[in-house]
Amino acid sequence: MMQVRLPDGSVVEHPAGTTVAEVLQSISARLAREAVAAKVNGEVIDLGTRLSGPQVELTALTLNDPEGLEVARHSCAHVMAEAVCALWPRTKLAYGPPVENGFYYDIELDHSLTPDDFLAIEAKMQQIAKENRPFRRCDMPRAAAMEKLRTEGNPYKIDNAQRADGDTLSFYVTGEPGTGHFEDLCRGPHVPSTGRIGAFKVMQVAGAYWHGDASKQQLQRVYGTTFPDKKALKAYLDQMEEARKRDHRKLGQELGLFFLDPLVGPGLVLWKPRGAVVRRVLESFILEELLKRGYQPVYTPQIAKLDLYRTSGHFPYYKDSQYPPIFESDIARKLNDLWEATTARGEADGFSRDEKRLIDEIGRAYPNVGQKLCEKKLQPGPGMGHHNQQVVRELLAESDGYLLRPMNCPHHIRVYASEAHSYRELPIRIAEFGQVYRYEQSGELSGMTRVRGFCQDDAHLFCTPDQLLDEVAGCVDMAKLVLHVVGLKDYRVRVGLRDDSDKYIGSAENWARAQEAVLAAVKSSGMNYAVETGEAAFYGPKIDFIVKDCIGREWQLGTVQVDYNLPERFDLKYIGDDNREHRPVMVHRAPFGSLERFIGILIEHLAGAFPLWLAPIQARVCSISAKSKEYAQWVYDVCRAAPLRVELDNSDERIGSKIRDAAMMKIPYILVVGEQEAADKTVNVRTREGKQYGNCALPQFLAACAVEIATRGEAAPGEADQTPPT
RNA sequence: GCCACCGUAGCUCAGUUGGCAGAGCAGCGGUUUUGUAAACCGCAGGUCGUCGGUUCAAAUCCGACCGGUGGCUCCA
Repeated sequence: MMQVRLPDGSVVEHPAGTTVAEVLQSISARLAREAVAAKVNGEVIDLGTRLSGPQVELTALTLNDPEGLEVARHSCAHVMAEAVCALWPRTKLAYGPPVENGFYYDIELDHSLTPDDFLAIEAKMQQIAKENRPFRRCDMPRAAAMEKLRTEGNPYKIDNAQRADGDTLSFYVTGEPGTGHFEDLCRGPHVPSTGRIGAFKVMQVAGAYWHGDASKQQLQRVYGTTFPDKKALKAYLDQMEEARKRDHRKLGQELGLFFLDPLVGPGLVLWKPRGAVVRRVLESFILEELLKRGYQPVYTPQIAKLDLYRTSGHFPYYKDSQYPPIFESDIARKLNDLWEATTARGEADGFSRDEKRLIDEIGRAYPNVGQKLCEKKLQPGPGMGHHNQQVVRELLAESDGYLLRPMNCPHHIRVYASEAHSYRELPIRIAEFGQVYRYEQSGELSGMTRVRGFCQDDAHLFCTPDQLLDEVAGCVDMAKLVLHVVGLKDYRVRVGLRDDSDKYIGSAENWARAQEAVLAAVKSSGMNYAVETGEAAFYGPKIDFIVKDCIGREWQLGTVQVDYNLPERFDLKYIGDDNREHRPVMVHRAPFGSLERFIGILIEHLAGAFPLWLAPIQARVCSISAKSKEYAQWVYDVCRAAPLRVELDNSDERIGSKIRDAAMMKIPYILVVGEQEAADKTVNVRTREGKQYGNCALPQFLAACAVEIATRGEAAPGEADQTPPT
């Protein structure tokens, strides 16, 4: 006999080979009816699985268990696939897993699915669900299964099978095997029958590359979701709709914070006066922190000679995501092309076709430059790459192109290098709200969260290897501080290390040291973090702070990066206590990341209702009638001089309308003033949420605001509560 | 960059099978003088994203481009 231990600790006995469903039936008919799968010894399995072993731990899973729902979503993906195949028999199925909040199925189909098709798909799915056919698992020896798949000729399934582990492959038939019912290669597990997949909906369709590889064929990814019942599905859809109301693009428009103008260019943010206030206040806040922590603000240009980025390695490696360089002359452009061609060849033997063509073109159009190329001995031979690049760079120095800066670090490095440094000065922390430009792919642009021009609250720290850990820890601390101050609590920390791809610069030793430092710092910070390889910057590993937007997409905000490589590329030095030259280590860090992205996320987090210290307009004075206009004007003047960011509504509208307008603009305090307030020199305070504080002498209101602003709302959150008893 | 969808007044959106371009809000002018989330009347406002094509006739059908949205890929 086999002992089956249940979650409540009780044990039931059954002969080995009893199915999960039979065990559940013996315990409770209701449990057997509601279960969609089970967890046995920690593994989620079908209800039809036969149990074995002297002892098993068994937990039934229903649609209300997250793991049960995940099984149902996976099964729902099968049902959707069957529906699509029934409607478009040419469909080739690729891959259909459950994901957070639903599932998808990648398919190859010459007909592009549109939202109009969703109804037909759902109708077919309903029919399949109604038929309530069983999901039957069929295990086959690998060889036979592969043979079967080859006969069927679906390359994606063959590929999936080749990637699967084990000697047997499993198929799931929804219905009876051999009767033409839908069948799919799948590891399972699944719900017992197609009637058990809950309340579902086909959500959207999108392109997706096979294996996520942009060079491979693009498939159609059909997204769907399912919930335990219609009510839960509706609740989810309502919640999604509610979340979209917080979208920073929508609120940015409604609250007049910022806009993007096609005439200016995609991904280029224009901050309107109200959005500019939020940014300016946040900048002031961070600037104050920087000064407290010994940072030295600088100003540097937003453009620089291309050669600066040849040295740093940004160019041409990230050429595709930079605005094209600006060349003052044709010869500069041609020489740069030649440099790129030479760089592309590397140390290989023989001029490439591009090199030959360019040398020829330059020789013909600019004989004197061509002659110089000869004199300085541009070489076709192997191992001459570096020499050739230097030859071209020397000639380019006379008339180089300019690049809109994609990063601030090269400029800050030049600031550091502009004078000699002693170890006594270190660490040197150079800070700047640095505007950068990156030519992001058009499909990536998104409101303020992914843009082509943005401002980083950037700084570069130059320190000795001994100081590195403390400096990194200090940066991590500051990144945590900014999130705390604005109340962004829901974030995760990612440690990005390198993988073995060739996109990274610098030596293995440098990388090892840098990664060690990053890991040590993050460990000592006591934060939860996830290490992800392949997520490092090209010059070094990093610690990123990541948050989600209103529709669940993740965005990197703050970042701290350790860099041994750029100091080497720029040959940075300091004089040590041994009177010899040493190489400093760099830390790149930006606690906000970019002001654009940070504020975009912040708008969503706050649903546009900024706390008093950040609110673009902190109060609006609303007069009740023409009789109180003059007093309202006086209140407004006093508030503005306080200073408070205040507006005056002296229109002829009714007070209800004025309050509605102010509340919809999410102005924290609405000061209602009528004849009564004018008589006793008070303001009647109410909040955008509708809370009424009653009458209050104006100086008292202003004093309360000053406290709330100075403490950034932490002293008495949202309460200007100094309302005197009246 | 790729796939799909969308683009009508400052904003949010209607616009049937191709047949004179509409509403609400905002704006402007009046009337109203108001007590805590929308007073009333009137006026004005649009090359229907752009360019090309089909047609007697295009906001509507077709194509290209521009811009936006969702996803994929990318993200120093």
